[in-house]
Amino acid sequence: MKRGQLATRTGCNIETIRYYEKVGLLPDPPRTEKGYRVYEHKHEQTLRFIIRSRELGFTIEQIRGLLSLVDGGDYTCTEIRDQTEAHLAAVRDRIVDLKKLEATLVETVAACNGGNTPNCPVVDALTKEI
Amino acid sequence: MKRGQLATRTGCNIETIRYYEKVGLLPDPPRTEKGYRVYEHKHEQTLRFIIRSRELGFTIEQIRGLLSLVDGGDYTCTEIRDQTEAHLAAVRDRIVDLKKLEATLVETVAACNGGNTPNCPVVDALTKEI
DNA sequence: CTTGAGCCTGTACTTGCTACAGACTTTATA
DNA sequence: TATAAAGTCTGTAGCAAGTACAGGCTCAAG
Repeated sequence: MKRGQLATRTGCNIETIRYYEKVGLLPDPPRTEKGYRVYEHKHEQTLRFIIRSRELGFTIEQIRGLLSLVDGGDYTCTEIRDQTEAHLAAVRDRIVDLKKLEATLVETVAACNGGNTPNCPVVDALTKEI
Repeated sequence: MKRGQLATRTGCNIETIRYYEKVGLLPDPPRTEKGYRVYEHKHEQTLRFIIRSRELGFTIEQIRGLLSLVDGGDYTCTEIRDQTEAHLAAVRDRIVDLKKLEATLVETVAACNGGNTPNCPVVDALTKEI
């Protein structure tokens, strides 16, 4: 299968496949005589793993770690779970941050009288420190 | 006041000040004979506005919009509030996304037996589509 | 046999900064 | 006053994580 087909099958942008190869997530595929990349089922599996991990918010570096564990074949369930849990904690932190931000924005908007005057408490709020 | 002092007073990275000037958020300050930037109180106010807006998650482009309204002097409370509300909606969307992600990660981790075997449901989950 | 689609490479662009290098100026210390 | 240290100047390169070309080949269909 060539690059375009792999892109279609996985829903991945065709250029992104090349990018994942460049940064070492996706192994260099064999080539035809004329230099065309030829992908096997294994590549598709790995690419799906990468795409899914990205959707779950893992960084490229984290995925590199996960892949080396998995591809090494000697990973343990505990190792993978630990990394996933660490990531879960990071996601939860981010949610907490965003909720604080949400509260601040709600407060800011609530302070607005909604009039047509150039006297806006939102602007005032923006110039204040936290 | 010179750039370093403005950085210290606002807590902004010194290079970031130059960056905000480059992208047109912070007006070009007057210079000394030898070319050193000289900032007035107005610059500090604007910089604080930018910093605060960034903390609230506004993009550079959005801040450019807010500043042009504010600096134009003819903004209305409604205009500013509308933009802030739009941003609030975006923040809420992001929270919803992250919560979905959190649920998926919790589910994934829960599927793990925590053993020392190389048989990991997390890895399986990662290769599946959504 | 020609046309268009697909693939190849390298490079530039994005966002929001941050971090240098190398030259210059200002300030503090001996 | 001389010199050292700290500050500032410019331009440029780097980060994540892709995306989007340009210009050249190659492959398949009509």
